[in-house]
Amino acid sequence: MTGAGQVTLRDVAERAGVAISTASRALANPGRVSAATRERVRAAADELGYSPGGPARALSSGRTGMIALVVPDVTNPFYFGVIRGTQAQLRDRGYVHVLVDTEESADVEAAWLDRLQRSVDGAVLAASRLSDAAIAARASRLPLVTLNRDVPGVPGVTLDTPGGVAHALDHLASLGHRRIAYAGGPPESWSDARRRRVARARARRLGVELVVLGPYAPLQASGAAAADAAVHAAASAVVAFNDLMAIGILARLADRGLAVPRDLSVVGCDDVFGADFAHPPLTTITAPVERAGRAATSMLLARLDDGAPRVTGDDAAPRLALPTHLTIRASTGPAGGPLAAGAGEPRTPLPTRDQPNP
Amino acid sequence: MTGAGQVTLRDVAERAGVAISTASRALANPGRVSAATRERVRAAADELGYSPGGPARALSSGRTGMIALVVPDVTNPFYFGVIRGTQAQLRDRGYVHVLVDTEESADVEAAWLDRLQRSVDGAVLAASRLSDAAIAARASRLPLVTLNRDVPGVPGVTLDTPGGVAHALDHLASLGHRRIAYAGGPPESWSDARRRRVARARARRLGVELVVLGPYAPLQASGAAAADAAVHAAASAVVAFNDLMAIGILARLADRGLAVPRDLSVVGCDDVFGADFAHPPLTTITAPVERAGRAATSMLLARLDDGAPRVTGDDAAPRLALPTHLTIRASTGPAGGPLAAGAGEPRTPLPTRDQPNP
DNA sequence: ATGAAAGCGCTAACAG
DNA sequence: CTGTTAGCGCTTTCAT
Repeated sequence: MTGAGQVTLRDVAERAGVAISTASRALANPGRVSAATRERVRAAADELGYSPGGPARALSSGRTGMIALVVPDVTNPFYFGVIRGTQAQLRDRGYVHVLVDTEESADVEAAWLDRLQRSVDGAVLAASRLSDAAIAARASRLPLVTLNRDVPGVPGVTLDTPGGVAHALDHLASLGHRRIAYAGGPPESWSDARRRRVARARARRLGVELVVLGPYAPLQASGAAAADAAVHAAASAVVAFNDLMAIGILARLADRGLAVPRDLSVVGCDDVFGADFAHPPLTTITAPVERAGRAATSMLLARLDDGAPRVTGDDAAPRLALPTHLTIRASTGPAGGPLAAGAGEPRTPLPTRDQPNP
Repeated sequence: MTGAGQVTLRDVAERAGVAISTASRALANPGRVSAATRERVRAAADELGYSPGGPARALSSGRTGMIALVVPDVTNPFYFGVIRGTQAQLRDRGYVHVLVDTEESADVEAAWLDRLQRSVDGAVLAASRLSDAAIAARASRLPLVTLNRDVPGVPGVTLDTPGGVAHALDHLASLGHRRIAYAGGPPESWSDARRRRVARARARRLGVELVVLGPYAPLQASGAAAADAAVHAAASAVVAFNDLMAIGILARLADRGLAVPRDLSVVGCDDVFGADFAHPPLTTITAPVERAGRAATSMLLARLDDGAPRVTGDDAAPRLALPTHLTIRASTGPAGGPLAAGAGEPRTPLPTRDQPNP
């Protein structure tokens, strides 16, 4: 018997000798009952070990006290930063945190959003794979805030990683690199498209060649292919879509007996856990991921408090762009001479590990 | 207007020209209505974009379709694995995943458990900081499964990291180490107590000295203090409570100009993300963390299906112990000679970073 | 096979 | 300040 023994407001009211509604008030709006009743009810609740039931409360009040965080892949360290930031904010504000992994699939994402629509008060969509239209449509039913994605009419916060990519190219150019590779992420990624665009523009302005590689899955395992492609393209430096790939590139190069940064300079994006103690330590674009999670969450909660004027496309939806910065570590250095022919034969087959803990 | 425009079963029923109860059945028990009505209702639901409301369903059915995962610190990579495993399992089974971070506090943990008690169908408690009694009490109200914690009468899954620690000591002893340090984790940690106990026993049996250091917070930042303590204790090897600390130890030793494993061998626990590409790669006790998360979750879901006979302490609560193994990488090697006096002066002040993304 | 009706536990107007 | 009265949206008997 699951429901048995569950203490309800009714029990508390009975024990305190008041009406249910009074008990409700005593607990929720302590200011609207006499001090005496308040105490009596509180005592009764304590003695009975009463704890309000979420669903019932949600049903009658319309507020569930839950917020969903939707990410493409909980496995990716980047999203862990987002999870942390969101979790911290929600915890402090007394909200329950619902975590959804969409497995990088737009359909799965849409399905969950629809399913949760009436079960949560709002959602933070991190790096959504959905189309603008699909997001906008859902935003008209559920308060939404996007993270690293701009959709007209929908509030969101973005990390200025493209700006960081531009700086990375400046940095590399100043080190004498004339042929630089960009190892791209998933084709559906809005962020990747932005970075690629900026990289192209900056390279042109700097007068250096840019070779676009990929697309690759944003995983460590993709690093091997990216590294090989970069070497084959005769680039002297490579900027990867994210640190995971960059770390994979580092591993592959080491395996091929190529030295970083002597033979190839490597730059990552995000500065996730591990970037600083990789070997060599990774030059990367440090992004305030956790802060972004916090910001997106408070934006969402603020909306809710305002009575959630969520629909629409006319008024300017709040939008926040967080700055990033280039963190230079040992994986970047002066451009070296051309590689000796035949150098860098792989010593072992491609690594297959794409998860930290198999 | 939040509730406006929300499609309810009532709307669907109306459009399909049937009673609400019929619509409900058509959607939930397709077998108990005529094929005709079934289709009519389905069509209506589709056209209206109907999606059942969680709270209402929960209120009347008693099942919320949500499971909570309670962890001490979402920031710790170890729990990343747990989160992944849990998430994967819940997603596949159609459950909503609620994530709770207790900030390593027993009080916070208890409070959330009480609060969620009526809002979720069950919970997985990872590395709970609660007392056995507190856990047992809550388990009598909410189906619970523990992870890395044994409580009489409560089902759980544990990782045999202590066994791994014993193997690590064997390994170190075989390399000639005679004085080994164990850098302990949080005092409230059940896991740490187990590991310490096993380490002591094994050291005695092997005839080597064991120096217990700590307790330390299970963070990378604690590595510096642990490294200094190990060096001061004249140990030639150190086993850390987790990889985070071990990685911190590596960093501190590098900073002091000490070589690993020449001057000190280092062993971690868990084999989290980053252990393999740390410098040098970390010898560690590989634990199937993600699998543990999955196992705990399916154990919980199995209980729920059985009608959750949860209370009790008499019958044997299911318990699963997952094996671990020692993964030897470059951070361990033969015991070297005693350190030269005056060696290893720190070159920079203590590192302060304890989070990947500041 | 379908409809009517009774709640699930709580909040939110209304009266007093 | 407190009690009464309606529901919130859905599932579930119970009749029909």
